[in-house]
Amino acid sequence: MTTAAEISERITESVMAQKLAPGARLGEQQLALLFNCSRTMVREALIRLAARGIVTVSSRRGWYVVELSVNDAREAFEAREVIEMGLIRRTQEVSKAALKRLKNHVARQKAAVAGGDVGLRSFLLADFHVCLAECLGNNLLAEAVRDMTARTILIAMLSQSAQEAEQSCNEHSEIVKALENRDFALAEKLMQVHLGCSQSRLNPESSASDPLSELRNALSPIPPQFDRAVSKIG
Amino acid sequence: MTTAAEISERITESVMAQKLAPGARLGEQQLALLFNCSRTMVREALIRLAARGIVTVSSRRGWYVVELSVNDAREAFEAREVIEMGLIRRTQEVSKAALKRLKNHVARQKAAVAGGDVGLRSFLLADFHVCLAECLGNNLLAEAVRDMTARTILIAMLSQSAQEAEQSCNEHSEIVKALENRDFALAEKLMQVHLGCSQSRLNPESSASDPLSELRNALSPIPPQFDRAVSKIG
DNA sequence: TCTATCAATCTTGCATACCAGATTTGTGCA
DNA sequence: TGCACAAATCTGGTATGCAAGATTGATAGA
Repeated sequence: MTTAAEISERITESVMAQKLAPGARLGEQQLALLFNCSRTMVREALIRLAARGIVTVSSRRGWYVVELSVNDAREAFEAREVIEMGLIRRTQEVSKAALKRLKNHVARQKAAVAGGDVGLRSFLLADFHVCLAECLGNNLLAEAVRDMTARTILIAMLSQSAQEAEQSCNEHSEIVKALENRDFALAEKLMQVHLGCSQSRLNPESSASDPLSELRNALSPIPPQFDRAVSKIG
Repeated sequence: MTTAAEISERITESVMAQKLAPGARLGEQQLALLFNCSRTMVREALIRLAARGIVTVSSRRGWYVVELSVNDAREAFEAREVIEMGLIRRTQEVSKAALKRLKNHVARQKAAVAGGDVGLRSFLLADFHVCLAECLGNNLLAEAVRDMTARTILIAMLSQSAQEAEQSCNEHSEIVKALENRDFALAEKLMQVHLGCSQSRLNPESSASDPLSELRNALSPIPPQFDRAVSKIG
């Protein structure tokens, strides 16, 4: 058996690891089977996630990972900027223990980027922001950051290349360094740039407004050179 | 019958109207009877509210309106400062329609303060902050503000006198004026002072750390002069 | 009289059963 | 062949029932 808390945590983590795409179906019966529990538990988990803006339910059709509109995406990025920059701005010191924890986290990120586990990499790069909020002393805002970070990840067409991931990781490292040097103004500026980078990669014509985008993408014609390469394999 | 959304909304509103005190019991059966629905609906509403940090459940004992620790209170106030000041800070203009809505809201607050309905007054003074976040263009943060405002209201010993309510209302009015004059720096400063005022009224020895505080308070010895006055009445 | 133990009761935890809307599939008619 | 209609199926919506922990009150023994 699995508890509702575990189920919702697993789903959240999968979203942060980009293992669950926007629009992914989350059938109650399927999840109940998967987690070896009753639909009641699954429903409880999904209701919680809905309250946090991670999933939505379409009456008598099913539960789905949220698909954000362009405006939703803007709000999510703005929310993260407000919270994360605001938290840094009002920081006056960061404890030794917190700095150690942050450095440790960045090290794990580096390892994941080098290791090549895309899911773990995505999760850690997102989780860093939650960790930072906790280290800056506000668990309430850390929870808010978790939800909003999950939402920004759920914006279509935002998957990171290995190169981009490495840059993200470096930027995290720079932020921690600035905090260590008590240069909070720099840390705030670095965070702004860091968040701005993700946001700027946003495609205004993202999938949310186009219900066919997934199919369209999957069935798009294959460029000739790839076509031939595939033929060779087959 | 009543839906889960309606039930959770009613409870949230009651908290914001200070009609539900921290620690108030919310029995599933009682609520089901009150709202003329099944326990299932009540549970769904309570699960949502728990995810938003408004209520907690103690296993097989019952659901209760949250009682915040001193640290929780600090985090809630900090969170509101970060979000509400941050939102104002990054504002570049406020639409005519938004200004109209804000002025209208302040007018309703004034009426409630004059009218003497303490519940409505408390609700509107809190709801103004949600309304402001919406008017500044971020519904996601507006929802966060709603939850965090509810939490700050749930800090024991923070009930407003009529005089304090009037001052709050005036401060809201000043903030709207500053926004109208496009003096966003002033608006941000005013918001900081406004939020700081509530926070400064915080009693560090509040109830959350002392499970007996409610009883202690209720059963505290009556000063002689009041004692005699009561005797006269009786 | 005080205390310890047990039973009755209250309350949530969880699963299941059944209902109704949405979707898909199959069929017959034009 | 294409379309419309109907039946079957799938999915969540809701209520209910029973299990089990927590609390309270009663009772008996020291």
